[in-house]
Amino acid sequence: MPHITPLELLSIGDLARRAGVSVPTVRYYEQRGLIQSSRTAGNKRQFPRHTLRRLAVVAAGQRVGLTLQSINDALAELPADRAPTQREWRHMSQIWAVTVARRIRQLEALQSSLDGCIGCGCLSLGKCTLFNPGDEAAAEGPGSRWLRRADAVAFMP
Amino acid sequence: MPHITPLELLSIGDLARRAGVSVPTVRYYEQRGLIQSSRTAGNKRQFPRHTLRRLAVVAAGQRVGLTLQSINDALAELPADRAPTQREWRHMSQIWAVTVARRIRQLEALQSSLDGCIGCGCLSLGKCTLFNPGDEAAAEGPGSRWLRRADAVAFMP
DNA sequence: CAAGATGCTCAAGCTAACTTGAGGTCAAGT
DNA sequence: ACTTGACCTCAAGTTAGCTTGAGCATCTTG
Repeated sequence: MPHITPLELLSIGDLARRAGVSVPTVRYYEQRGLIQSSRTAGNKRQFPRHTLRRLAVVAAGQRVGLTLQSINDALAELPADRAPTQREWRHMSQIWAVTVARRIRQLEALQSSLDGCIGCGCLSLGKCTLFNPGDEAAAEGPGSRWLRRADAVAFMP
Repeated sequence: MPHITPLELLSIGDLARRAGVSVPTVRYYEQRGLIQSSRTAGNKRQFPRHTLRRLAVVAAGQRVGLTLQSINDALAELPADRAPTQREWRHMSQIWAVTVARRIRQLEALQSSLDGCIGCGCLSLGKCTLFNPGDEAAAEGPGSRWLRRADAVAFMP
């Protein structure tokens, strides 16, 4: 079904299918600047094959918990028109790894709070670490607390 | 500043301040059914002191990455009018701990993918585990992939 | 007793990340 | 020629989790 064009260009439908996202999502990502396309004579989008990698990076970033904005910032450091060099790629992976590591530490702290609470029956407030994380600043913007936190952490190690 | 009433009732302002959320947020949570209040003669909300714990649980749930809906489900198992027993509390903590543990495992898998990619220079797609998580189903609903996933996982261990 | 702080309700707005719909175009097959 | 399936654009709708604003009531304090 996916046409193999001589120039390695993919239609939006094929790209979406192979990347596991919907067609409107692909258009949305393009509009957001995450990916780019050329057009056929008939005004249809054509995507270079390595767009698949960019979309995979987007999906990975989302699994990390990053916003599209942050992912875009990361992708901006990768070339839009060719495959990244190993050096470029390593740079990005390392930053993301740091973000993931940080998030894991947060969750581990939360988990030991929960474990502590299970055993201690500390229902009194005031002693319980779950109830007094200490690192939770009061005033932040709108949206999910979790996402805000994950986002704030990204790309500023 | 926080008035100590004989009946241990808090005004919305005091509650918000002590819980570290905004006043409209408290009203929003009440509207969502996460907390409850009585009213004074002058129609002002009065919250029992243990509402602080419920709000702390909400904050903890958000750090886990749960939606208010899921948190609400969890809170529904705790009594609205009194402090939870140790048994009730343990039940909830254990379920949440499972959720957190699962999420940590997911992030660890992602991290080892990233680590692998850093070293291997596998920019080819097709071999890289980062690009082929395998556990990432294609079609889901709207919203953040991450949140959807975290939510789907909650309370169905 | 007047003023400022605090609270109330209801409605509308906001961001993220998409989806859905309306109305029109293009290219291939019969 | 004509239909069908894949595309196109643009606008509006959706969900979550709040925030902001308007207009009015109620307290506490000097």
